[in-house]
Amino acid sequence: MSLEKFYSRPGHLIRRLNQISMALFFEETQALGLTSVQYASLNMIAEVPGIDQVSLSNMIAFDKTTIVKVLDRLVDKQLITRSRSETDRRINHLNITPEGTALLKEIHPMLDRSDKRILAPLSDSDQRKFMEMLSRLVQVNNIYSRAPLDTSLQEDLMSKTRSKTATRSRKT
Amino acid sequence: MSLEKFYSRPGHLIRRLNQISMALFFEETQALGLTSVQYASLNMIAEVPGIDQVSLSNMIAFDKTTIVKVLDRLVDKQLITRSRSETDRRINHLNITPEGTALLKEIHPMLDRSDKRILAPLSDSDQRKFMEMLSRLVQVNNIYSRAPLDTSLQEDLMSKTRSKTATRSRKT
DNA sequence: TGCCAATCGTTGGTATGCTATTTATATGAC
DNA sequence: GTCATATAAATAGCATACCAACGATTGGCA
Repeated sequence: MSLEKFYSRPGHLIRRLNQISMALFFEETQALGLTSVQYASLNMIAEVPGIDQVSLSNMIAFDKTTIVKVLDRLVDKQLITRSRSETDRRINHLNITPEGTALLKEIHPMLDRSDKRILAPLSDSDQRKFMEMLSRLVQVNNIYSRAPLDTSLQEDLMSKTRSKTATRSRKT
Repeated sequence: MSLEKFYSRPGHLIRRLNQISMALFFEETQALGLTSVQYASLNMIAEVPGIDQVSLSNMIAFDKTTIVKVLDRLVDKQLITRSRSETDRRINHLNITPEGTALLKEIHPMLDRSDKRILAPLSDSDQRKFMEMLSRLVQVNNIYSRAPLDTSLQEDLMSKTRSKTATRSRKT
């Protein structure tokens, strides 16, 4: 019967799991008043000090226009600074403030709890299996996403964290 | 290294998979001009003719306030009708139009293709395993969601499709 | 029966997420 | 050196998503 069909479609279940994941994020971190996009941005800016907005959105797989207002709010909250580059006046350099660093330190154990809770219904070995399959689905399907993660940037930084501002361009 | 930690968190991967799932939905169905929420609503209204807005949002696990504008658009597109109940003046009865029914018929094979594509990176047996684990995570964690799916409504309708307007209330 | 708590739909507010376009700046081919 | 091309950021517009609060209405029960 079609109701069962609807409830068992991947799209529906994936949306629900994301909804649950967001709810757990907010439940665990509510004291800090950050949204999950704000966290992702803040975390990446901490990893790559001085990163520009386009690179940032490629690294965390968000649309660059979405990021603009997110960064406005992080600046308002004094968690990051945004400053025009001297050498290339098109670019904003993003940097984390001491308050931002402190907040990151606080939020990580909360996320560990949230991660644990969402996977708790599965056995340990199933948790591993699920995460492997999830990673594979995301990696292989990455190109279909409208804001795909830029793996060249990702790998650049994973291998050598100290590249000033990795500027590899994606696109087919 | 923390970049790897970030990319391997369940929250990040689940968000990415949802992002990909939405992109595939739009790619496959773009000719029809429906969003995924609009589809979910339309489909449920077809399943339960005369359903009210709160029951609808419980059945598809969306916040009731999100649904208001979604329904406005479906009415604008002449895919559904919204009419005040005679017996209880607080309630809007939602019904699908012939155009809505025709559109649903068209969209289902597109969704089948989209479902196939997103799971394609896994072997057949892994696809089954993944869907099982995904269902389990969603079912057990349902209560954490901010707009939880009302399983009493769900079961009422799954067992006996012909209940007029199931009005069971959720809440712990 | 009268009233009060609960319910339904809506509105206002905040924050994403995406497409398309605009503005400012930089760069490469000539 | 000039100009077409490319790129970074911002803006406009549309469509979710969620919470809190409100007005109209209803049903339960003292």
